[in-house]
Amino acid sequence: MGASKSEFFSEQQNELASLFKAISHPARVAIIEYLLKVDSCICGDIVNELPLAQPTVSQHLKELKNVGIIKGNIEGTAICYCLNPETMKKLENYFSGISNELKSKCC
Amino acid sequence: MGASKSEFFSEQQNELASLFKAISHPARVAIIEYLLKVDSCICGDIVNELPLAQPTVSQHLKELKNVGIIKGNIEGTAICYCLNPETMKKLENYFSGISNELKSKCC
DNA sequence: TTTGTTTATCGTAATATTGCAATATAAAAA
DNA sequence: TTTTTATATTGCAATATTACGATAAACAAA
Repeated sequence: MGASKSEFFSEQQNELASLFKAISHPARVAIIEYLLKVDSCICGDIVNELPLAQPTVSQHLKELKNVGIIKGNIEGTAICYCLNPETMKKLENYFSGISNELKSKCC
Repeated sequence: MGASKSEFFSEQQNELASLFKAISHPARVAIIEYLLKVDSCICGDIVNELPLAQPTVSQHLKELKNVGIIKGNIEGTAICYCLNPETMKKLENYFSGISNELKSKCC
Protein backbone atom coordinates (compact mmCIF):
# COMPACT_ATOMS: atom_id res chain seq x y z
CA MET A 1 0.00 0.00 0.00
CA GLY A 2 1.11 3.52 0.60
CA ALA A 3 -1.46 5.35 -1.49
CA SER A 4 -4.02 7.39 0.37
CA LYS A 5 -7.45 5.71 0.33
CA SER A 6 -9.11 8.91 -0.84
CA GLU A 7 -11.87 7.08 -2.71
CA PHE A 8 -13.41 6.11 0.63
CA PHE A 9 -13.88 9.70 1.76
CA SER A 10 -16.37 12.35 0.67
CA GLU A 11 -15.70 14.85 -2.08
CA GLN A 12 -15.73 17.67 0.45
CA GLN A 13 -13.28 15.88 2.73
CA ASN A 14 -10.93 15.31 -0.20
CA GLU A 15 -11.25 18.90 -1.38
CA LEU A 16 -10.45 20.28 2.05
CA ALA A 17 -7.49 17.90 2.38
CA SER A 18 -6.19 19.10 -1.01
CA LEU A 19 -6.45 22.73 0.08
CA PHE A 20 -4.54 22.03 3.29
CA LYS A 21 -1.95 19.94 1.47
CA ALA A 22 -1.28 22.90 -0.81
CA ILE A 23 -0.34 25.04 2.19
CA SER A 24 1.37 22.26 4.15
CA HIS A 25 4.85 23.30 3.01
CA PRO A 26 6.76 26.22 4.57
CA ALA A 27 7.75 27.56 1.14
CA ARG A 28 4.10 27.78 0.14
CA VAL A 29 3.18 29.43 3.45
CA ALA A 30 5.99 31.91 2.73
CA ILE A 31 4.61 32.56 -0.76
CA ILE A 32 1.19 33.34 0.71
CA GLU A 33 2.78 35.65 3.27
CA TYR A 34 4.76 37.44 0.55
CA LEU A 35 1.75 37.81 -1.72
CA LEU A 36 -0.22 39.26 1.17
CA LYS A 37 2.53 41.86 1.69
CA VAL A 38 3.04 42.94 -1.91
CA ASP A 39 -0.54 42.35 -3.17
CA SER A 40 0.73 40.84 -6.41
CA CYS A 41 4.03 39.91 -8.04
CA ILE A 42 5.64 37.80 -10.74
CA CYS A 43 7.32 34.43 -10.28
CA GLY A 44 10.80 35.97 -10.51
CA ASP A 45 10.12 38.17 -7.47
CA ILE A 46 9.38 35.07 -5.41
CA VAL A 47 12.51 33.34 -6.72
CA ASN A 48 14.51 36.34 -5.42
CA GLU A 49 12.66 36.23 -2.10
CA LEU A 50 12.94 32.50 -1.34
CA PRO A 51 16.03 30.25 -1.05
CA LEU A 52 14.76 28.00 -3.85
CA ALA A 53 15.57 27.60 -7.52
CA GLN A 54 13.23 28.86 -10.21
CA PRO A 55 11.83 25.44 -11.22
CA THR A 56 11.05 24.69 -7.59
CA VAL A 57 9.19 27.98 -7.09
CA SER A 58 7.32 27.42 -10.34
CA GLN A 59 6.24 24.01 -9.08
CA HIS A 60 5.03 25.43 -5.75
CA LEU A 61 3.08 28.15 -7.55
CA LYS A 62 1.46 25.51 -9.74
CA GLU A 63 0.24 23.58 -6.69
CA LEU A 64 -1.18 26.70 -5.09
CA LYS A 65 -2.87 27.65 -8.36
CA ASN A 66 -4.30 24.15 -8.95
CA VAL A 67 -6.37 24.29 -5.76
CA GLY A 68 -7.41 27.92 -6.23
CA ILE A 69 -5.37 29.51 -3.46
CA ILE A 70 -3.69 31.89 -5.89
CA LYS A 71 -4.60 33.27 -9.29
CA GLY A 72 -2.23 34.03 -12.18
CA ASN A 73 -2.72 36.62 -14.92
CA ILE A 74 -0.50 36.71 -17.98
CA GLU A 75 1.26 40.05 -18.43
CA GLY A 76 3.53 39.92 -21.45
CA THR A 77 6.20 37.32 -20.82
CA ALA A 78 5.58 37.35 -17.09
CA ILE A 79 2.69 36.03 -15.03
CA CYS A 80 1.25 38.15 -12.25
CA TYR A 81 0.23 36.12 -9.21
CA CYS A 82 -2.06 37.11 -6.35
CA LEU A 83 -4.08 35.49 -3.56
CA ASN A 84 -7.64 34.34 -4.25
CA PRO A 85 -9.90 36.08 -1.69
CA GLU A 86 -12.73 33.58 -2.19
CA THR A 87 -10.58 30.62 -1.13
CA MET A 88 -9.27 32.49 1.89
CA LYS A 89 -12.84 33.27 2.90
CA LYS A 90 -13.81 29.63 2.45
CA LEU A 91 -11.02 28.53 4.77
CA GLU A 92 -11.91 31.22 7.31
CA ASN A 93 -15.51 30.02 7.28
CA TYR A 94 -14.45 26.40 7.73
CA PHE A 95 -12.59 27.14 10.96
CA SER A 96 -15.07 29.68 12.30
CA GLY A 97 -17.78 27.06 11.77
CA ILE A 98 -15.80 24.57 13.80
CA SER A 99 -15.02 27.10 16.52
CA ASN A 100 -18.67 28.07 16.84
CA GLU A 101 -19.77 24.48 17.25
CA LEU A 102 -17.04 23.88 19.81
CA LYS A 103 -18.60 25.59 22.80
CA SER A 104 -18.77 22.11 24.29
CA LYS A 105 -16.18 20.67 26.63
CA CYS A 106 -13.62 17.92 26.11
CA CYS A 107 -13.58 14.59 27.93
CA MET B 1 17.53 16.17 -2.65
CA GLY B 2 13.91 15.56 -1.70
CA ALA B 3 13.90 16.84 1.84
CA SER B 4 12.00 20.03 2.47
CA LYS B 5 14.37 22.97 3.14
CA SER B 6 12.48 23.92 6.29
CA GLU B 7 15.56 25.36 7.97
CA PHE B 8 15.40 28.33 5.61
CA PHE B 9 11.93 29.34 6.70
CA SER B 10 10.72 31.04 9.85
CA GLU B 11 9.51 29.16 12.92
CA GLN B 12 6.02 30.49 12.39
CA GLN B 13 5.98 29.44 8.75
CA ASN B 14 7.11 25.94 9.72
CA GLU B 15 4.55 25.71 12.51
CA LEU B 16 1.71 26.74 10.23
CA ALA B 17 2.89 24.28 7.57
CA SER B 18 2.92 21.50 10.19
CA LEU B 19 -0.63 22.33 11.25
CA PHE B 20 -1.85 22.23 7.66
CA LYS B 21 0.08 19.05 6.93
CA ALA B 22 -1.72 17.40 9.85
CA ILE B 23 -5.09 18.08 8.20
CA SER B 24 -3.92 17.49 4.63
CA HIS B 25 -5.23 13.93 4.56
CA PRO B 26 -8.92 13.10 4.02
CA ALA B 27 -8.90 10.57 6.89
CA ARG B 28 -7.74 13.27 9.28
CA VAL B 29 -10.34 15.72 7.95
CA ALA B 30 -12.90 12.97 8.54
CA ILE B 31 -11.65 12.47 12.09
CA ILE B 32 -12.07 16.19 12.79
CA GLU B 33 -15.57 16.09 11.32
CA TYR B 34 -16.48 13.07 13.44
CA LEU B 35 -15.07 14.59 16.63
CA LEU B 36 -17.06 17.74 15.96
CA LYS B 37 -20.23 15.65 15.68
CA VAL B 38 -19.78 13.45 18.74
CA ASP B 39 -17.84 15.94 20.93
CA SER B 40 -15.47 13.22 22.13
CA CYS B 41 -14.82 9.54 21.53
CA ILE B 42 -12.24 6.78 21.88
CA CYS B 43 -9.94 5.47 19.16
CA GLY B 44 -12.07 2.37 18.63
CA ASP B 45 -15.09 4.48 17.68
CA ILE B 46 -13.06 6.08 14.90
CA VAL B 47 -11.81 2.69 13.74
CA ASN B 48 -15.46 1.64 13.39
CA GLU B 49 -16.31 4.86 11.57
CA LEU B 50 -13.46 4.93 9.04
CA PRO B 51 -12.42 2.35 6.42
CA LEU B 52 -8.97 2.04 7.97
CA ALA B 53 -7.25 -0.47 10.22
CA GLN B 54 -6.62 0.25 13.90
CA PRO B 55 -2.87 0.93 13.57
CA THR B 56 -3.55 3.37 10.75
CA VAL B 57 -6.14 5.28 12.76
CA SER B 58 -3.82 5.33 15.75
CA GLN B 59 -1.10 6.82 13.57
CA HIS B 60 -3.44 9.53 12.22
CA LEU B 61 -4.55 10.39 15.76
CA LYS B 62 -0.92 10.70 16.80
CA GLU B 63 -0.21 13.20 14.04
CA LEU B 64 -3.24 15.29 14.95
CA LYS B 65 -2.24 15.19 18.61
CA ASN B 66 1.43 16.07 17.93
CA VAL B 67 0.48 19.43 16.45
CA GLY B 68 -2.23 20.17 19.02
CA ILE B 69 -5.29 19.80 16.82
CA ILE B 70 -6.78 17.18 19.15
CA LYS B 71 -6.32 16.32 22.81
CA GLY B 72 -6.37 12.88 24.39
CA ASN B 73 -7.32 11.99 27.94
CA ILE B 74 -6.67 8.55 29.42
CA GLU B 75 -9.82 6.87 30.69
CA GLY B 76 -9.01 3.43 32.00
CA THR B 77 -7.72 1.34 29.14
CA ALA B 78 -9.18 3.71 26.55
CA ILE B 79 -8.14 7.20 25.51
CA CYS B 80 -10.79 9.86 25.03
CA TYR B 81 -10.05 12.20 22.12
CA CYS B 82 -11.53 15.63 21.39
CA LEU B 83 -10.79 18.72 19.30
CA ASN B 84 -8.60 21.46 20.77
CA PRO B 85 -10.61 24.72 20.61
CA GLU B 86 -7.49 26.89 20.95
CA THR B 87 -5.91 25.50 17.80
CA MET B 88 -9.15 25.85 15.86
CA LYS B 89 -9.37 29.48 16.96
CA LYS B 90 -5.75 30.04 15.93
CA LEU B 91 -6.49 28.71 12.44
CA GLU B 92 -9.66 30.78 12.20
CA ASN B 93 -7.68 33.89 13.14
CA TYR B 94 -4.99 33.11 10.58
CA PHE B 95 -7.47 33.08 7.71
CA SER B 96 -9.62 35.96 8.96
CA GLY B 97 -6.40 37.99 9.23
CA ILE B 98 -5.59 37.23 5.62
CA SER B 99 -9.15 37.92 4.46
CA ASN B 100 -9.19 41.28 6.24
CA GLU B 101 -5.92 42.38 4.63
CA LEU B 102 -7.19 41.26 1.24
CA LYS B 103 -9.53 44.13 0.47
CA SER B 104 -7.07 44.93 -2.32
CA LYS B 105 -7.46 43.85 -5.91
CA CYS B 106 -5.50 41.31 -7.95
CA CYS B 107 -3.34 42.10 -10.96
C1' DT C 1 -2.29 -14.48 37.82
C1' DT C 2 -4.77 -14.98 33.72
C1' DT C 3 -7.82 -13.02 30.44
C1' DG C 4 -9.92 -9.51 27.83
C1' DT C 5 -9.89 -4.78 26.09
C1' DT C 6 -7.84 -0.83 24.10
C1' DT C 7 -4.21 1.62 22.07
C1' DA C 8 0.66 2.19 20.52
C1' DT C 9 4.82 0.72 18.13
C1' DC C 10 7.68 -1.87 14.77
C1' DG C 11 8.79 -3.29 10.30
C1' DT C 12 8.06 -3.01 5.63
C1' DA C 13 6.07 -2.41 0.93
C1' DA C 14 3.83 0.88 -2.04
C1' DT C 15 3.39 5.44 -3.24
C1' DA C 16 4.01 10.55 -3.06
C1' DT C 17 6.69 14.76 -2.42
C1' DT C 18 10.70 17.78 -2.84
C1' DG C 19 14.37 20.05 -5.25
C1' DC C 20 16.98 21.15 -9.13
C1' DA C 21 19.81 20.84 -13.59
C1' DA C 22 18.68 20.71 -18.16
C1' DT C 23 15.64 21.96 -21.43
C1' DA C 24 11.43 23.65 -23.58
C1' DT C 25 8.00 27.20 -24.35
C1' DA C 26 6.17 31.76 -25.15
C1' DA C 27 6.12 36.51 -25.79
C1' DA C 28 8.47 40.97 -26.17
C1' DA C 29 12.40 43.59 -27.81
C1' DA C 30 16.11 44.47 -30.90
C1' DT D 1 14.61 36.80 -37.54
C1' DT D 2 17.44 36.65 -33.57
C1' DT D 3 17.94 37.65 -28.92
C1' DT D 4 16.30 38.43 -24.44
C1' DT D 5 13.21 37.69 -20.65
C1' DA D 6 10.11 35.01 -17.87
C1' DT D 7 8.04 30.81 -16.77
C1' DA D 8 6.94 25.82 -17.38
C1' DT D 9 8.15 20.98 -18.03
C1' DT D 10 11.01 16.82 -17.86
C1' DG D 11 13.72 13.50 -15.55
C1' DC D 12 15.75 11.83 -11.67
C1' DA D 13 17.71 11.20 -6.95
C1' DA D 14 16.69 11.81 -2.12
C1' DT D 15 13.36 11.73 1.23
C1' DA D 16 8.68 11.44 3.33
C1' DT D 17 4.06 9.54 3.77
C1' DT D 18 0.56 5.92 3.92
C1' DA D 19 -1.27 1.55 5.26
C1' DC D 20 -1.36 -2.55 7.77
C1' DG D 21 0.04 -7.26 9.85
C1' DA D 22 2.32 -8.60 13.77
C1' DT D 23 3.32 -7.56 18.19
C1' DA D 24 3.88 -4.98 22.43
C1' DA D 25 2.19 -2.27 26.29
C1' DA D 26 -1.05 -0.85 29.76
C1' DC D 27 -4.78 -1.53 32.52
C1' DA D 28 -9.16 -3.53 34.38
C1' DA D 29 -11.77 -7.50 35.57
C1' DA D 30 -12.25 -12.20 36.80
